[in-house]
Amino acid sequence: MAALARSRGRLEGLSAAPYNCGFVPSKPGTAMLDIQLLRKDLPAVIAGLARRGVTFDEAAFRALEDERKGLQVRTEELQAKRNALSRQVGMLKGKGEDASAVLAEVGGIGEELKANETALGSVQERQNAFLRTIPNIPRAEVPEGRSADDNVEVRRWGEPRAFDFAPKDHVDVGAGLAGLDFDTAAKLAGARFSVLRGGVARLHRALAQFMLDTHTREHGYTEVYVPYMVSAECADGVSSLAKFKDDLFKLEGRDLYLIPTAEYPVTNFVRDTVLEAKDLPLKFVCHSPCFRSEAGSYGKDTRGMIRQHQFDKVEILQVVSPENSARAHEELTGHAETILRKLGLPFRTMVLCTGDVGFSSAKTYDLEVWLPGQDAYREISSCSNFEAFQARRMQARFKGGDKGKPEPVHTLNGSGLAVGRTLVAVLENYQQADGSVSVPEALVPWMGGVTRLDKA
RNA sequence: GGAGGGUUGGCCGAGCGGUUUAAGGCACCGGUCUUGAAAACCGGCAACAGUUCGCACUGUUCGUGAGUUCGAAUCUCACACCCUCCGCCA
Repeated sequence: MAALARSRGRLEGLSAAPYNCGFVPSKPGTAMLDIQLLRKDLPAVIAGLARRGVTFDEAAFRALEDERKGLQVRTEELQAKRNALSRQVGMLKGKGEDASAVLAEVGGIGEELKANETALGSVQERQNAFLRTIPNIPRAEVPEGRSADDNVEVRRWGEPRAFDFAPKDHVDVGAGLAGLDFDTAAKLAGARFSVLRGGVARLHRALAQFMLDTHTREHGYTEVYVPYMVSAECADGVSSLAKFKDDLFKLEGRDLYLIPTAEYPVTNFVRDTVLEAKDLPLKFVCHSPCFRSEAGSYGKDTRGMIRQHQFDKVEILQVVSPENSARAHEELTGHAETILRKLGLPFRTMVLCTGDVGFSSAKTYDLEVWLPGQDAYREISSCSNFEAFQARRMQARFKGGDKGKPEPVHTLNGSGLAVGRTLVAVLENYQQADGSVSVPEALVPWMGGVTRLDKA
């Protein structure tokens, strides 16, 4: 197939990107880009995809279109003829007259009709397979680039703290508190799991609740609790299962998958739904565990809890009308940033370039938090605007807008934030020379007044 | 695990081989009336796809997939999901 999405060769632990095309089309084979746009303004699509480094095989598409058009017109002609004659049979029989002449005529259609229907089905299947490999078109303002190296920093907040001692990484800090225990986790489940104890476990819980409360009380999101397993229908987009099934944990003997992010269940809330314009925007926040097999990441981030098979995340999601999605994207990103600001964790906001933005996304901001133990900014949130791409596949629409007809909604989501990595960031940024860790001021109420975790 | 009932347009709901081109209601839109609104009355109103500059015409869709038939929401088979009762159970 000529049109191929580039895979992202980058840090995946928190990125929603590989999973963002995980939605199942209600009708298998539904194209993800607007087929009307492809038919009416193909040059614009080709130019947009070229910015991603994706080559659209125009000749192949046109050949499929021509074949489809001929077959479809002929098939529908035959169907119309059959329907008319069959109706005639009904009328004649109703009047008690002889219908054998009409029956003979309609009988002759059958074979050609069947052949045409089969051929049409075949070409439509091939066309859909072709279209499913085509990623979303980046928004015009997304900077061009080939890889993560070309992502652009749009803002930075906070100053990395100047330590008057050598800062440890979270593994050593956690061990000092007797709060992070990877040996026991390994005994229970193997590598890439963690056991938290005492104050560290409480800190982890406090972070999640602090995030939930901030998003519900201050940012207007509705808290939701959802299944942590979803059906293959939800998890298995025709293209995404083929591409991403190795990243998911599947239950043996059942068509259920452990969710890699709450985006899976929550965005599917609106699948096959026609919403009213007045009900938009929908804003949901969901705290859930996330399960990822991390296949293909052998050797990466093996130390500590940066990259785990199981981690908690507070996800924020919005379903909006198309004219509002760009503004909503800025807001949602700001909501995630607010958590880092309140916690006093230095971060920078990156806009992903055209070569790095995920398959389904039209624009993505990554938030990267400062980790003293790594002397680097590391991804802690990814906030994406999918525009109509997911909605079209999910048949998520609204009516009552300008057009009078139902049209696809726009969907957005972002981590607000990844709880495990936030715990890492707090442990590393708030560590003290004596091995204790002070609790960020904003978090103290959720810690029951505790201001410091002492060395064990 | 066992038994039974169900799945129809945005929602509710009738229809069980051919005047269904899916009744009726709700919601929604427009109009009459009214100082304005409500009520009442009149009219409109499924989605998706194709051909077309457009008017319009055609096709597909009644949980999903196969089948029977000239013709299927309606008949047959398989599957999925929901509900009720029994059993088991945190």
